[in-house]
Amino acid sequence: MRVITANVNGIRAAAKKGFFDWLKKQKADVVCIQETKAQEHQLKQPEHDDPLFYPKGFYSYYFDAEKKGYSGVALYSRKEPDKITMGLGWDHADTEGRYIQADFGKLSIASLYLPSGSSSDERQANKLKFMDRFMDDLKAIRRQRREFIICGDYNIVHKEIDIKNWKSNQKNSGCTPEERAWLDVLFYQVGFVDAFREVNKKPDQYTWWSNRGNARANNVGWRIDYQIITPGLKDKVKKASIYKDSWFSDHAPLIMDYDIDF
DNA sequence: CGTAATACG
Repeated sequence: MRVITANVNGIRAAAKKGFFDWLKKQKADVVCIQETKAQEHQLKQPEHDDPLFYPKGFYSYYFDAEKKGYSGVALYSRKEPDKITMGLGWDHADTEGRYIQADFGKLSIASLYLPSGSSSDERQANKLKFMDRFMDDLKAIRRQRREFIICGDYNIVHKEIDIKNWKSNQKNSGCTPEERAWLDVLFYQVGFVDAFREVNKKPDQYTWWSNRGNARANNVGWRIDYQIITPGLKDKVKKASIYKDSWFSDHAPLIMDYDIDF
């Protein structure tokens, strides 16, 4: 099966730039979207009344933030899920549209948008609070007898190999030792696996570039989008690719192939 | 500086 995760940086803007035309060609089974920056009713207004946002051949689910133009996740699936869960049962994740999960037999696939902390110290504190609470859920997930693929924008780089300017970003949100230690706990203590790194050990594999300067042209990037899997799926990871030429977002989609029937 | 509504990333 093929799972794609993509932070679209506004699904209406991405649609105008041809995101859905691109998606159609990708042979995805499940698509996890972050930062829709829309409420579902806005995708149904006459001027946007387009089956675009409900791509043909997919079951489509949106989980929006209460605040307009902000955050929001979505999930598209070729197969109808047994169950869809929106939110995590706590205010921050639920009012800001940050988590949606689809269950298929004993496999769950989720789309996560972890808060950014780059705009202020207050936002960073807010991000750390979310991470702390979310870690409890991740631990609970590991206690379930299910396999998980938690896709999304984690807004954190893990290692030096995951960012161009390692040294100069140690104090910047997304690359602080505290945040990277959180990923260490996730991978080395809780036991989740960074599916991309299972099959690709190369440097300069970024999924996000600042839109300031010529960051993208110079590949001055960060790898902050992941597919995090339970260890039972470790041997099922077949292939990973980052669609770094994505013209419809400041993030690059992460396309992963798994040896899983779907 | 872009997205989408005046903040947030």
